[in-house]
Amino acid sequence: MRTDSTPSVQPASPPLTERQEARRRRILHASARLARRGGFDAVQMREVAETSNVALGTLYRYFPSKIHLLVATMQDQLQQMHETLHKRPPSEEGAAARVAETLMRAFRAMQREPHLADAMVRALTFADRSVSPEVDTVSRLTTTIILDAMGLESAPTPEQLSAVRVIEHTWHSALITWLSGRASIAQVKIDIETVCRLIDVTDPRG
Amino acid sequence: MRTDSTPSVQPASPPLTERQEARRRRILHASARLARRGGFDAVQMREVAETSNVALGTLYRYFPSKIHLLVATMQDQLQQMHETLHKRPPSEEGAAARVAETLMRAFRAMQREPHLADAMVRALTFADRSVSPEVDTVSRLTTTIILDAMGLESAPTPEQLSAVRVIEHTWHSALITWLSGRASIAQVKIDIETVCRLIDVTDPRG
DNA sequence: CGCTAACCTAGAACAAGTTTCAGGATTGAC
DNA sequence: GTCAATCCTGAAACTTGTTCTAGGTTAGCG
Repeated sequence: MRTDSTPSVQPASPPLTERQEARRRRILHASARLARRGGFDAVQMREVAETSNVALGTLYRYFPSKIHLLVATMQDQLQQMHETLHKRPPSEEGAAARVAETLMRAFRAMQREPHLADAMVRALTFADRSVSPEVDTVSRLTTTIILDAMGLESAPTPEQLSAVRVIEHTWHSALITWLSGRASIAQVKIDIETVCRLIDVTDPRG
Repeated sequence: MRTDSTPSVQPASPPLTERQEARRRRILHASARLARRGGFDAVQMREVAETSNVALGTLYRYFPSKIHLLVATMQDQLQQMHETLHKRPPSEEGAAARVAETLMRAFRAMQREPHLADAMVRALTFADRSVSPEVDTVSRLTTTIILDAMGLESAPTPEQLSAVRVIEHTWHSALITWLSGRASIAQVKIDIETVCRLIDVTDPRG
């Protein structure tokens, strides 16, 4: 597992020219804009293509499916969140509290744009094997964010990594129940706090 | 929340005639059969309709979308699992161990039919608000199974219910990572065991 | 029995994701 | 500057979930 704090997201396939990079940005921007408006269903490939001034075929050359596109959109947004967190790290006492606070911040960001959250999270959990590399990148980014929040002094133990994985599981699934209206904001908060207890349980000093 | 141990799954809308009940069964059977063969994508509405000798329109009258159909299929399968578990309850010492064992049994069942698992779990997590009641039924069934495994002497505390919710989150999300090939069987096992520790942490006697 | 409402069937039609193709534009190598 | 390879465009076609329509069937009821 990579542990750099600010990894370059794309594993560097053939480098893109400037115009290509610009196209890619336009597409991601259009995707996020449509998602913000109406969630997963509102991100329609034809419309993304038109909005970003790109032919449909080209859109599919850049992102081989709607799911790929939305997962890439999520990468993008996560990256931004990661940078924000670097500027204002959580200041609570105790690793568990810091992780909980970090996730709650992310959760509040999602509450501000529930439709965008819907599109990204649905894509993430619906992704099949063909999107594994991209989903994995998102997962690594999330892991990095959580580990950062823990502020470990040394490398995480396998136990701690397990705890982090479980926290990620809970995070994703709790988001889904919230997005589909089956859990309240308060309940998500409780779930996050509950699972964060695992951090103390697995603390090697405990 | 309902806590009956063997609830009638359908909240009893207008009762179905015998032929209608038979149609419903045929549909669910066809759905499971196709799912077993090729997972989510292999469950095609036209084919389900043909296989179960029902017109496409009728299929949609019984299950208003593919997601509804697959979630109902999951209800069906879970119900069977619940009955099996009643016959051979887990015998481990300690609530956490029993819950872990129960989930591992379910996991092994899924390993036997990974395609079916794929179809059901993908549907479950992709479901939007329009499927909330049905998804909730599945969720309640799962909760019941876990609480049964815990073998509590008295009613669960709110804390314990939180722990159970987190376990469910982990369960679903871990399944997804396994189904999409991003986690090994061993890793899912570890995640389940890790999250089950929360049961001990939240035990009021602890 | 005969009526009526609800239900079922076959099939067309529609929507959105994905694929394909012919031709024009860009780019990198020489 | 020219050429070949690659990329991009516009548009049509294909796939599968979903909706709609017109007509036949069934179930309950007087």
